[in-house]
Amino acid sequence: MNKKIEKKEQSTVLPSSIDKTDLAILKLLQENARATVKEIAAKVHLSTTPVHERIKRLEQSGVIKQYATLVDHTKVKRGLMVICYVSLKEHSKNAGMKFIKSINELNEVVECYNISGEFDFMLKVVEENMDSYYDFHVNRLSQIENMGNVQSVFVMGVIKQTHQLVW
Amino acid sequence: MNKKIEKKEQSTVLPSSIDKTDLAILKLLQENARATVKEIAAKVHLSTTPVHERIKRLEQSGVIKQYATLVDHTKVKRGLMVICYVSLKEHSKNAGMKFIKSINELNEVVECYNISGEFDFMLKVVEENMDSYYDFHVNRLSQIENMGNVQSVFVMGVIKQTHQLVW
DNA sequence: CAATTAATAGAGTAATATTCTAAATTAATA
DNA sequence: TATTAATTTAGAATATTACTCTATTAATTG
Repeated sequence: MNKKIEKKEQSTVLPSSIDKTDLAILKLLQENARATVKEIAAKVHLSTTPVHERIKRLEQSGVIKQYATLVDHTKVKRGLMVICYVSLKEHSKNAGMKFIKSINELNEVVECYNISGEFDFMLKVVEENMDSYYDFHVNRLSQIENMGNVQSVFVMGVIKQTHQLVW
Repeated sequence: MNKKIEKKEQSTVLPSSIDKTDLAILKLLQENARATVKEIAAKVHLSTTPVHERIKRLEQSGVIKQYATLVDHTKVKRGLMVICYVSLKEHSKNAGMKFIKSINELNEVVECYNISGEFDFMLKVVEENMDSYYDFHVNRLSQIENMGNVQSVFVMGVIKQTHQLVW
């Protein structure tokens, strides 16, 4: 009586609700958020209705987080990218919350992660040039309450930059 | 006779072709690549025609690089993010090119930058969990020809993640 | 101040998204 | 294995949007 419960085929390794067709749709949408349902339907060999429904389901279930437009950094004066490591002086929950709030108010900080290792956070900062970065560093980042050490690593070249989580 | 050449109003600090209206449109599109021309037009107080034309111009001039769909990492089994520092053994142009080629073949590596400092490159790697990351590290990343030191920094939490270059 | 250029509004057409109904496929049950 | 139920899909119909064209307005220049 040790019969295994048979999962319905679908994709052997993926979260119940996301099947291979969904992944194929996601793959296409990742590359082009403005692909038409018609185009996608043709590529996944379905009619528009099921594709339309699947996309709506992916939106509502939160698999699709956002349809974003990606802008050329240099063409909007954000050609300088800096990776910034920071440690806090005090690590209480409250102090951390305050820091997070401050970071979210800085538009130049496009990413911020809590990390393992010597520093507490890693930031990705975009600026126009060294002058504006210096200004940001000295007059805004370092002015944040509870800020400890700050270490900057400059990005000299972009080798790869994608948002493909599904392939 | 020292009269300054009067730039036509527009925006005082931005590349000739991008004016404030363009920026307002970009701002909206950044947040939602699927916003309709009608919606955008209403928000920037114009009719659909000029908005449509401006968007097309932004696409063709390369200011808009891509309409991307952003997917929830955890929902597609990419819940682990690792920042990875690597140095090469040999730094000749040819060795560098080969390395870049290898990196581009690794789907798990979603970003790669040439950086200043002790290491040569910084990678952002997305994996399902520690097991799969270990496999990636040992069997794929470290197997790349000319690979020197590799140092992993684990992302314990996402504080901020945006693609807003215009605000 | 006239002439030229660029940008915009509004209307019309083409294409797409969305909805609805019915058919077909798949799964579950007796 | 037949039968029922549930799910998925296709195809048609409608609503919405994108895109194009023409005329008007505003701005710029000599």
